Amino acid sequence: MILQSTPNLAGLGDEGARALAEAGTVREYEEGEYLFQQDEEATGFHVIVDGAVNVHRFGPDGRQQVLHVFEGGGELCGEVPVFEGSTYPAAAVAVEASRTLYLPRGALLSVGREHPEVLLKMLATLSLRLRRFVGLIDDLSLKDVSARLAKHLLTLSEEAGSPVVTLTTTKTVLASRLGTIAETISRTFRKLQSSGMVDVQGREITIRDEAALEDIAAGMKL
Amino acid sequence: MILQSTPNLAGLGDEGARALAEAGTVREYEEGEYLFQQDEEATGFHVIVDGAVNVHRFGPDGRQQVLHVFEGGGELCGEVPVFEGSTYPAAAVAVEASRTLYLPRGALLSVGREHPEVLLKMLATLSLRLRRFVGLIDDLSLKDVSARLAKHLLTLSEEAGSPVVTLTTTKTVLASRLGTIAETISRTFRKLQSSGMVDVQGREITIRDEAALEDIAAGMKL
DNA sequence: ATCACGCTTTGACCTAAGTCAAGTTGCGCA
DNA sequence: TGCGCAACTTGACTTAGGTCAAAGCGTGAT
Repeated sequence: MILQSTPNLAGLGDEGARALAEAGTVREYEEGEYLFQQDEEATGFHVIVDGAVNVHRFGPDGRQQVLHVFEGGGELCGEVPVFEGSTYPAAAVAVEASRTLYLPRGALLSVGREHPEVLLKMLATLSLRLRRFVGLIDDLSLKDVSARLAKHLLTLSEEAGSPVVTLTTTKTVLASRLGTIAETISRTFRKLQSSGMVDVQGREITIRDEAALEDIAAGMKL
Repeated sequence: MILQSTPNLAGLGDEGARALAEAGTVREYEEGEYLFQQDEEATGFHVIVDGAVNVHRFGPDGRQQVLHVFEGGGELCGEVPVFEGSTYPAAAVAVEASRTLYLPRGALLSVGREHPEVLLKMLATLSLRLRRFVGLIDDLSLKDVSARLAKHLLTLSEEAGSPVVTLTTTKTVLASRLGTIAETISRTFRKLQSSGMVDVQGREITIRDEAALEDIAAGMKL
């Protein structure tokens, strides 16, 4: 059952899960289709079943800053207006064909009252998100692009458990995520490569000098 | 009673409030004293009773980015590790003599299970904080300093209900908050002043052309 | 095969904003 | 009353990184 497999909503009893599932509706999105736009009125939120969703904001000049990338199922998306305010703080777009379970606000609130552990799970989810945002704010205002890129590569490598990582997105999206643009990412990769820390072959990156990369991530000048 | 006066914890029944109050301890801080440091292990969180607290992160070069400024009582501080992880994501310092009620993690969790509405209040608080962070991220990565300053002034003016606002912090702290440094703030004020949008007399700012300031805040070039 | 379109790279250039250094102002306190 | 420190201002300089333009590269569709 879908809900049981999501770390954020698992653990509620059968009747709670059933109540939620009955209240929700499955929605399908094709690549490039928006789940919602920023500042749009919200009546509920999405649990991503499968696919991939990218949450971002647009600046006045059309540049965008990616806030989250949700890949694979189980993630929550658009939950802020369930608890506070009425509009989505950002826009969400499917970056590949995706399905979600859309749950109206009321369903979650009533289940939450019966099953406080669901609320605790949501609190943990939002807390983790705050922690990530603190990291992003810190990076954007205090670190340069090479530090952000180095950190990102180290994170990917740690997740993969291997010094060889394959980018799952285009470099343009990676740039947005790191708060910069494709050209700068390209140049930064070249600098890291020419100082021998990494080897770049298309979207496959090999980390050659992890220690040096950690120094860069910590703010050392390249 | 302190807890009842905090918007985030009000509404729990008498017995819940008493349980929390008994579990908590009042702490006093003098100006400049830290409530906690970033990455420090957390055993609970603070409800600010009075005073003012500034939450920030340090970059590798010693510059800092302010994440929140809590003035007056009722705000929660350091609640993320109650629900997720075990360390504080940022540091918090008293910017004037302050008192807080320190609540251990367990107290809130057990009261939360009995009174789900407390958890809903906390969810609203965290959601609001996420919304603010989205705004900050958006500003830092997509807007220039004049847009951030203009927006900040408009916000202050709206809060004050008057076109004349008085800065409550030093311009150095204001700079940190906007993700920049004092010199840049100084120059930006001068540009706004010389184009007649505001009048700056020390810490007293008079907004002379609100519409123009809104254009700047929206990204129009100065 | 090849066309076209989106991704990426590269170079030349420009601009916002940070650094450094030298004042200036203003306020608390002896 | 004036000392001294912190906040603030101003100017000259530097630099990271964004913009613009052009040229490769790859891949799927015709």
